[in-house]
Amino acid sequence: MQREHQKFVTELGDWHRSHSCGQLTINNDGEDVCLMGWVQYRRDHGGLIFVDLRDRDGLTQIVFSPDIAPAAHENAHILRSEYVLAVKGKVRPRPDGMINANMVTGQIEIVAYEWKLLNTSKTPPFPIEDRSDAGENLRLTWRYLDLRRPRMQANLRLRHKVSQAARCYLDDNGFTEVETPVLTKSTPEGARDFLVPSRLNNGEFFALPQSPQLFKQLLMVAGMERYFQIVRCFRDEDLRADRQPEFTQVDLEMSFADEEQVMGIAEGLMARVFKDVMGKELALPFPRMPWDEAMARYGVDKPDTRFGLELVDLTEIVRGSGFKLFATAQLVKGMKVPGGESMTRKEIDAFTEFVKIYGAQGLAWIKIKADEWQSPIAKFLSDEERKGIAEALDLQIGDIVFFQAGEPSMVNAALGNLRVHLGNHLKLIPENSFNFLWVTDFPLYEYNEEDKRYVACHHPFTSPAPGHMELMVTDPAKARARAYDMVLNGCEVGGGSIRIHSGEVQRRMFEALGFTPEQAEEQFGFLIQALDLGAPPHGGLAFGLDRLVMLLTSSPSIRDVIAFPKTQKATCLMTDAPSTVSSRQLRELGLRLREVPGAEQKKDGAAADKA
RNA sequence: GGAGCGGUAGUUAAGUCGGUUAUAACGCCGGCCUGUCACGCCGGAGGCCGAGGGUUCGAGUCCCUUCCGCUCCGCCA
Repeated sequence: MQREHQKFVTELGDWHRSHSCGQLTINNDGEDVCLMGWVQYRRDHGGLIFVDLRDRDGLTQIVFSPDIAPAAHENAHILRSEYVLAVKGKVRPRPDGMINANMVTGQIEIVAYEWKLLNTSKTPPFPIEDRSDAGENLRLTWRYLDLRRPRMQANLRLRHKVSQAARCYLDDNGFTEVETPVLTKSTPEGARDFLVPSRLNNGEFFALPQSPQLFKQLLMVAGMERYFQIVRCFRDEDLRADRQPEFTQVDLEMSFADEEQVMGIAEGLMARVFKDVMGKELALPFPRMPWDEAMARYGVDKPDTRFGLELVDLTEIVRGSGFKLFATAQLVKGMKVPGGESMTRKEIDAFTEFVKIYGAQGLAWIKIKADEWQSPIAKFLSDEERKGIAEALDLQIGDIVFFQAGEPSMVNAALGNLRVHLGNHLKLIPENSFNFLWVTDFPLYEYNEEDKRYVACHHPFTSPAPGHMELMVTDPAKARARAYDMVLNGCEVGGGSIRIHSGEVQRRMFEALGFTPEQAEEQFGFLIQALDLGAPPHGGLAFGLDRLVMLLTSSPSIRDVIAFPKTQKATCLMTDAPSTVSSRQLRELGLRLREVPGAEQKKDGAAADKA
């Protein structure tokens, strides 16, 4: 059909758009206008034909009338969804009773006197409208059509505004935007690198940066004093709703600054973004919470402080309990849900399944009834223990308490995540609220079971807390870092630290991480050398732009705020990347594949070689 | 590496205990229609039930393998 209609397609010629499709109101009554856009809906009455024309700004109703402009009406019946149209006509008020209150432009319509078909369109694989619930595979395959939807356009435009606000704010505060290499050196710490083979240096590889960390520190050594960049970062790890292999950071670094100054700049930046983009005033400064307290009260290092349900440590209260699980556990915690006594067995079973994800064996619970504690475990608890638990949790009749006992990391993960799950399930989270929180005093290290060694909790360039230098070697688990995360609604949106600016300290850090001096020199020699050449004290922070915009747009995934995201398997359904390359390309790079793709079938077996 | 959910017409979904010609809505095509606005009315076309194998007289439905999408655990300095 659209092929037949091709013959109606004409050039733009000297037509110029006078207004957008979201712009015209009753105030433009009588004006001659020219609109251009896509056909959203057509309503062909045989006589009158209505077309809702869409551009990035909105919808405007066009009327093709055989009485007023027969020439314009003659062929208008060919118009179909997503045809590209230019219309010249006159703005007029809609007749009495025909006003559409749901449309910004609903008081008026354009009577078409002349129009040009600029292009036809095949029937799109899914309708271009916000209420369309096309599957994600379709949306990603036809991404440019998905991006035509107003919702996605609004997301990208809001993202742009956030970037813009950040740029202006940082510029106002004396930061210089500096670009850093995308082809850089692979470093062993942290996430997996994306590697790029070097044609001019066969057998050697660049890595795409996991972040510009080292370069921004070197810019401080270079005397830039205040640097920022809105920069792509790459990490070859498994994806999540809030994790893509390439993502964007608003990255900044400051010389001669301590935590207070970095956090102050970061708060100011957020305030500017919220004011410019959301029209909201943020209360500064943001509340702060040491990491220990966050773990104790919320079980996670990024607490969602929009609702209660805090965790309470009961370990000591049940230390000598007849309930062996509690008595012997390294950590026992409880979480009270006020009014939760009405929960059904089915609900509780679902919560039990939920916590098993985090390694919990089960989920103990007690319903506080008027006359008894109803619970599978109540009979194991002494009166004294009951009293202690009741006091610690301030129990009231009608509550339910969930318990978790065992390995501290499991207990915290299970209850901490159950807390968030319950917050959603019980609708305890107020809509349109933005709760910022700084989490401070992070551990310097965490123990990595796989490698049997301590690894940097933040990154290996993070300065230990004052007085914790000795602990780096003597008791690494106790050492604290000068690191801070900015948490928004339970989501980590930013993180940073005061860096090590002494070559000597940096050498000790690598030593503590198990590097030999030779390894440290080989991997990070250029950094250590720079620190030895007059590096100023410095620190900084990076925001996850995608996550921030995801929260500001209430999107369920960062894919909805990235123009061309990857699938969970890190592929692009639109371009079919990644894909194989020619043997010639490989040869130039000095590479040979150990396994030849295509030997096993890539998709559906349709084109697969049966050999 | 692991757990879970999903894949049926262009789209979104229904499809019972394995049993006739696989439904519906929207979209699409044709016709009618001068005030609709997700127009309406009449008619029509449209299916590799993700793919491969198995069980069975018979498979969209049961079993196995596999591919794809999503959520999560591990992983993500």
